[in-house]
Amino acid sequence: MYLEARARAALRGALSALGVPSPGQIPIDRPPRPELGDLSTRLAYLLTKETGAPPQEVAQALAEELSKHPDLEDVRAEQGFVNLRFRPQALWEALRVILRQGEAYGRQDLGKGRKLQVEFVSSNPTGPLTVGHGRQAALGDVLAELFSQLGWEVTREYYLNDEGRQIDLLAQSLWARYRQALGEDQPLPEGGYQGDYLIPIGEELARSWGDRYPNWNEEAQGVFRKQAVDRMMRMIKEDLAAFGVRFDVWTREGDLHRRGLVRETLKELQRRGAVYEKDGALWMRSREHGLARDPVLVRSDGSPTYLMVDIAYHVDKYRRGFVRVVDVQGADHAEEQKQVKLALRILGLPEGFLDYCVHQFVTLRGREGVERMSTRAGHFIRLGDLIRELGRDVVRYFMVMRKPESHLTFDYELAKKTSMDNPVYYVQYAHTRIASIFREAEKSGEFLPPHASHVTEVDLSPLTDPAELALIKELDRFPDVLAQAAGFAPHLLCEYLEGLAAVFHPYYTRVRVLGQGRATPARLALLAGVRLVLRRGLSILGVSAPEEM
RNA sequence: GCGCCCGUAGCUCAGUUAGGACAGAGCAGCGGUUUCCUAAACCGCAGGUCGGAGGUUCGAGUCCUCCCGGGCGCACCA
Repeated sequence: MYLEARARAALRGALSALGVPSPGQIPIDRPPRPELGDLSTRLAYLLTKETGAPPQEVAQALAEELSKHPDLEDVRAEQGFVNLRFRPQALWEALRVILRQGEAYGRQDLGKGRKLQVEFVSSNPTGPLTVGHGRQAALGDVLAELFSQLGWEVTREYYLNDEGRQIDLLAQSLWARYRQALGEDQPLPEGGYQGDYLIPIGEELARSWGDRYPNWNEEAQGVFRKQAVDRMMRMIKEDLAAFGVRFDVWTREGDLHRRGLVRETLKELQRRGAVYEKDGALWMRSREHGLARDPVLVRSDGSPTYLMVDIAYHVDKYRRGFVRVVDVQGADHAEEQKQVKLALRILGLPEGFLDYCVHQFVTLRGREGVERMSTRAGHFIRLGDLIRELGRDVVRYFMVMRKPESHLTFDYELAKKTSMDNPVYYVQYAHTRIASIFREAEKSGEFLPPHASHVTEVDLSPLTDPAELALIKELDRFPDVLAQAAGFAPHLLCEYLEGLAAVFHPYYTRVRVLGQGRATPARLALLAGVRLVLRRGLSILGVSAPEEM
């Protein structure tokens, strides 16, 4: 970030010296091979119109002008590109800037303290969380943390559907398990929830209630609905806690109805002419806005559909003062998302208020169990089991290490490994190795005080090894990586951390830090920077940065 | 049938948002390395007509069209 800013400033200076107007954006890239330079720009290609000269010629002129800059050495024009290399002094300064910021390094103010909500998981309380929910939980939590790092005031929210048909089915399924526990041959309802997880709850209810609810009637329905939802939510919350995910707000569908929000939102849609009646139901005019079909908002029995409630829920989010809302959802909701967005547009909410982070599904490979999951059929692998088997760190990391819109193959065998083949250990082990060096440094009296004021005073000029300079350049990228990762791409943070570790590990094996005279404090300062970024990055992923392994 | 997403090395994936320099990583494969801060490591080699065919462009993995393969959706379910 520091280095790119320096390069941009240098380029603007060179342009004005040449009498060429600066374009609004100055593109900075990384050359394909490090020997070409630290950074590069294809500026000359963009200026062909203004200058009327061939790119290589413009690049040549720029390069000549830039070589006068004190931060730069060896500026070259190659095939129309301008390749820049920084003097070590500039890199040392970059490291100093990082160390001075300490724990704040990477934080930005893009959000300017505005309110942003991330809604995720929002799993219906009809069963335990599955592996699929795990991806959503990790994605949402990491995105929320990223936005928070970028200066947004973030609310993590879980929407739970505690009404409707599926809950009735669940309640009746639980009732059947309860009757079974009493020795009755009560079958599960048609299309009911077959999973084993209701059996122990049914047994427990049988013990405490005895024969109090012999028949499935209105009273039993009310009691078992509440019981079932409470129990399922307890299970879900336990698994989320084990996964290190906390929510600030839980919104229940029932609350939205009670507050009259659904009715009010429907009226507003009607007022704006977006609704028509057919076959006793109310439909939204979506086709005339280019969507594939008109969805039902209110069924002929008068009950609102999930979509209707969802629209009202988002209006509520807007009223609650969120400037931006991000919903993390599976790919199967794509159609629904278009409908909600359209409704919000009709209702006059600002464009871009709502964004969906859509993710594809997870396939678990290398573990006994079913691949295709269905909560209703009782075919699934519990997220909680996976966390117990592999640990929170590994599961969280694996769930966000691929871009959301790609199908995720969760490699169980790899996840189980405690060698550096496992990317999580690879990154964590880099942190551990640095921690170990600092422990040794403390013993031998070469300890560098952790206070920024002291680290920043260290003479960094012994840092001349290419690997050392490469490490600084990597550290410098961290804030940009965070900003990019917040664009629904947390996998970029994983990739970055693995890359940083991949520069560090060989360096560690080759170069000794302790007992090297004046090189020692300089190297410790560098490692303090690496440790800082590793710790910060892992913490944003919700993964621990161990001192020892 | 229609819509959305994906198709890059044997495997798992980056790179596609803003088109640029001989296409990258990890694992698996092959071959090396151990006085010294944890070898739970490090170094090297090999491996690809970027699903296919057209097109736009000085330049396409990246943009457009068509086709093939996989996933998801197309409910008065959520």
